[in-house]
Amino acid sequence: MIILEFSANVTILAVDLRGAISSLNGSLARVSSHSEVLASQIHTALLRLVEKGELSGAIPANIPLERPKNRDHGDYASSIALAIAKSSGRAPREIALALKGELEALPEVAKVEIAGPGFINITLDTASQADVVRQIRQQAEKYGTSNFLKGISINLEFISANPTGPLHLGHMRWAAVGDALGRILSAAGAHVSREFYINDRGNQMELFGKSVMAAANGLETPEGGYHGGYINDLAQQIVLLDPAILNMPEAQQETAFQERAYVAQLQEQKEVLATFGTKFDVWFSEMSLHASGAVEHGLEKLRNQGHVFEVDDATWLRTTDFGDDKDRVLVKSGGVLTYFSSDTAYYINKRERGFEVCIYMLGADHHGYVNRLRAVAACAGDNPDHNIEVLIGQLVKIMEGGEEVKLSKRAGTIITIAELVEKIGVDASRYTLIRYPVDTPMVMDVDVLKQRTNENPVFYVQYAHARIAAVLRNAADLGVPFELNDFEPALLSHERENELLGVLAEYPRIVQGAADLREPHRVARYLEELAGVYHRFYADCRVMPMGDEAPAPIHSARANLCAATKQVLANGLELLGVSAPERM
RNA sequence: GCGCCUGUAGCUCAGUCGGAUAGAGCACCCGCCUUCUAAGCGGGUUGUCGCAGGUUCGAUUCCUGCCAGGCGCACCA
Repeated sequence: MIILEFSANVTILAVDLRGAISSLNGSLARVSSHSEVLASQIHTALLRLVEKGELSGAIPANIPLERPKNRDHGDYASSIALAIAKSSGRAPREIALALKGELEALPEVAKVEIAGPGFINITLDTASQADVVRQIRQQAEKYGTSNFLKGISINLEFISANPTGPLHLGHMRWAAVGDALGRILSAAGAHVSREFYINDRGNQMELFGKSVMAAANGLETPEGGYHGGYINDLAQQIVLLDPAILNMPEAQQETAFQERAYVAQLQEQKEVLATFGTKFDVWFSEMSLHASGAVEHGLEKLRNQGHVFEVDDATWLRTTDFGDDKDRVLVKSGGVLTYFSSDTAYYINKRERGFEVCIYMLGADHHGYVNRLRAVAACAGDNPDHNIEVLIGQLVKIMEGGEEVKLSKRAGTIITIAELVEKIGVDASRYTLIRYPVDTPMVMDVDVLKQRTNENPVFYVQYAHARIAAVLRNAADLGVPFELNDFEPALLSHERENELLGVLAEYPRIVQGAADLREPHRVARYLEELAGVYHRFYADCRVMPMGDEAPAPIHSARANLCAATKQVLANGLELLGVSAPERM
C-alpha cells in the first residue's frame, strides 16, 4: 500500500520536474517558480531517504515551503521536518539534518541551515535565482499565466443590475473586482465568459416606463415610481428624438416609453462600464430568456429531476431538499412566473451552454440567495460544491467631507459610478475597490482618494513602473545595453537584488492563488510588495553609470532586472485593469 | 429567533495549507535629492490578534461557546 502511494507520487513528481527543466531551457511557457522546483526536490529527497531506509512513513504530496519574513532564514524555508516527525517516529532535527545533505547536493542551492526545532532554511545560488529575469523577459506579458485552470469553462456573472437607472456605488465593487477576477481566471488558463444579466422584465420595468412617461408629460411620478434627475433627462432625450411620441394613445405611449427608456438606460450603463474598463462577453436579457422558451425548458428539466410540486395552485421547487430554509415558488397561483423561475432557467441555460462552473458575485444584501441558488444547482442534478459558487461582497460605504454619504434611491441621492470616476479617476477607483478582500466591508474616502498621496497605494505601484521606465530611457541614452544577451545573472548578488529576485519569482504563484481562491486582492497586495522591494533596491543600488563612468556588465545586469520588474508590474496591473504609466 | 460576514497598532487594513521576533500605509518625531523620477528611501514609537475554553510539539490561523457591529430571512423585483 505504501509502495503504491509512493509510485503515485513519483509519477506526479516526474511531471513537475519536466516542467521545471523545460522552463530552465526557456523553451516552453510552462513556468516553475523556485518554490515549486524546490518543493518537488525536497519531495524527491524525502523519497530517497525512504529508499535508503533512513526514513519511514508517508510523505505528504504538498511540501510546506514559504518565503520567510526574516531575511536571516534564507530565501526559502520549510517546516517539513516538523510536519512528518511524528509519523516517521524521528526527531525533527534528525530529519532536517538528513535532508540538508540531500539538498546541498543540488546545484542551485548555495546553503542549507537548520534552525530552531527543525526548520530548514535554504539559500539559493545567485545565478540560478537570477535566472527568473531571463524567464520574465522571454515570456514578457505571458509571465504569470499558467495552465492551472486549463480545460475549465467558467461563467462569471456580476453586477446584473436593473436597467432602470444609472449604475451606482453598490455595483461598483463588483464592476472592479468581477472584471479583475475574470482577467485572473483567464490568466490561469480557464475559459471565461463574463456575463451581465439584465433584469429587464417585471413590475419594475413597467414602473420605470411609466415614470419616464409621466416626466415627459409633466405629470407626477406614479406611486412607488422612480425619481431623480436622470428620469427627466431620459424623458427629454426620448421626446427630443421623437416628439410625436406624446401624441400616441396612452397604452401605446406607455410601451414606447418603456422600450426607449430601457434601451437608452442600458446603453448608458454599457458606456459607463466601458469607461471604467469593465468588459462583458455576454449581456443576457431576462426577457430573452422567456422569449426563447428557456424558462419552460428549465421548468421541464426540474420536473424531470423530480423536485417540482404544486400547492395552492402554485408551482414550487423543493429547494429544502438541498439545504434551503424554505421551498420557492416558480409559478405564482395566478400563472405568473416568478423572478426565481428566471434565475433557475438562467442557471440551467448556463450549464447547457457548457459552463462547468457558474460563479455568481452578489452583494451582502443578497446573501440569502446563496442557499437557494445552490439548491437550484442540486435540483438540476448538479453538484452544488463544484458547479456553482456564490461570492458575497460586503457593502461599500463612502465618506466625503468626513461624513458618511447615505445612499437612498428614493431620495435620489445615489452616487453613480460615473460621478465617482469623474472625482477620483478610473485607476484609483478600481485599485481601491480591488485591494481589499470582498468579504470585508470597506470605506471609500473620496477626499483621500482624490489626493495623489501614498494613502493611495495605486500611485505607489504606478510610480515604481514609471520610475523604471525613466531608468530604461536613460539606459538607452547612455548606451547601456539591456538585452538578454547582455545579462550576466551571477552579478546580481546584492542583498536588495536578492530580495527583488525572490519577489519576482513569486508572481506566478500569486496569480494562481488569486485564481484558485477567487481573490483578486492578492494580486494588488503583491504588487505593493513588489513596488516596495523595487524602491528599496533603487535606493541602494545604482543602476546607471555615474558621470563619465563607462557602461559595465553590472549596469546591464541591473537594467535587465529593472526591465523584468517593469514587466511584472505591468502584467499585474493589467490583471487589475489599472494602467501602467511610462511617466508620472 | 435563525442564517451569513466582520472584530489584529491611535486610524484604515494585510496575514490560503497551523510555524521562528504578528506586518503595511496613514498619523507623530528625526535623517536622506552638488548625478537614475523625493509620488521615493532609512531610523524611532505603537499590540490582551474581541472574550473564554478545546485540539497539539506549536493557534491570529482549526473546533465549541459567549460578547459586539454589519447584513439577510416574500406567491417582491
